Amino acid sequence: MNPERLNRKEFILYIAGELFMEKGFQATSTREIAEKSQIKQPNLYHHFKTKEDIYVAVLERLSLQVKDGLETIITHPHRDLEECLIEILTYLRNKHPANFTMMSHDMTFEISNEHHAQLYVLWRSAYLDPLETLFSRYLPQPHRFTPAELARHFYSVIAPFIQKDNRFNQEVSADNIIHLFVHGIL
Amino acid sequence: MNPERLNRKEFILYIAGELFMEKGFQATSTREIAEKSQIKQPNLYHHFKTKEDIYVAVLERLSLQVKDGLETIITHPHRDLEECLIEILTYLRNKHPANFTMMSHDMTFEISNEHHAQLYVLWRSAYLDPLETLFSRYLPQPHRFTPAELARHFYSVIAPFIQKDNRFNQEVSADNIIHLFVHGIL
DNA sequence: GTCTATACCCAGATAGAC
DNA sequence: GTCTATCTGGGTATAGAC
Repeated sequence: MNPERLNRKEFILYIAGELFMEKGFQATSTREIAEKSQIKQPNLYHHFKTKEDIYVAVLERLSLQVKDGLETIITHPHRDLEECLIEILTYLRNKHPANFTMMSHDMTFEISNEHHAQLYVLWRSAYLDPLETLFSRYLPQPHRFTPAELARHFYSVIAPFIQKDNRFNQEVSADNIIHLFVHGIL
Repeated sequence: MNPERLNRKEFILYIAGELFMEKGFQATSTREIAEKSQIKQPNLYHHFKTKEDIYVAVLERLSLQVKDGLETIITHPHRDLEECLIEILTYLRNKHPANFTMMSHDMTFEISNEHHAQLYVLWRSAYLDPLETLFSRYLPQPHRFTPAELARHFYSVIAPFIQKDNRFNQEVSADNIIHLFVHGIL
């Protein structure tokens, strides 16, 4: 538990996070994580039990940041729901390290069942809960959909616009995207 | 080119299609495709040059079916846009073999660049073009979004409701999903 | 066209010295 | 805590007989 070890471990997590978010879980090898962290590959296994454990630790860090970011936004006063959603989307586009679709694919398909529950708790508390709170506050009850359903729908809609490499969608303005979400296509 | 060979090849494609759509490209091994096709693994390479070639051939078949299905639907007369979209969604939920999100992840991240252009042509003609036609027909011009953007957006919205294993979204009715798409969350 | 045998590669993980 | 050396296992693909 000495600070030396914490720093090294933190550094590995930082590097691994960049790689996982950019290339996905499978395509990121422990050798590459090690190399970029300036250690030898077997040394990773002194700090983490498995590659999946590294991934989970990365998402733990990321979740804390996102949870904090979103909660700060929804705590601030806004004119209306739409304005608040625009701010959330802008925050995620700027600060979120990568590729929503990649991340959720990895969490769903590349990670073993043993870690699913754990990852789901992170995802829920950082991404879903803040949006649910927001929808409960602004939307009338009863509503055709639950706040939870709307929160998931929100991420379906914005996900393509957060992929860094998506040549089609990147230039669409946050205002337009949120308009689509709130008012539909008409 | 004798019929014997065509049949065997068709059978392999059918099996491979089921596996690729259920488990994804990476998680499907050539060994498993071969085993389920009741041949030995190296024999696949008599019929196809690489594993990716099998995948592309599978998507070619699938695209033809989907293109046909969607074009039939949009050719029939409908009361309005919403009714037509409900029919499209219902068709895809019933007939589409799997997991939209998996499929688009694989096409984007698991397939080499050499095949991307080819896959994109398939995707465009089978999935996007029919929707674009529909939107151009029903929506006023000019519009906040192009028909092409709306077509892509449509698949973002419906994708989670086509995943067979998604315990949250599966029970939501097609009417409600399309309502969300057309009118937004209010 | 199908087989057996196997090459080849790259991954994650472990053993054990220092 | 970090290293070198290595194990183990899986994957795609090829060679060559039948």
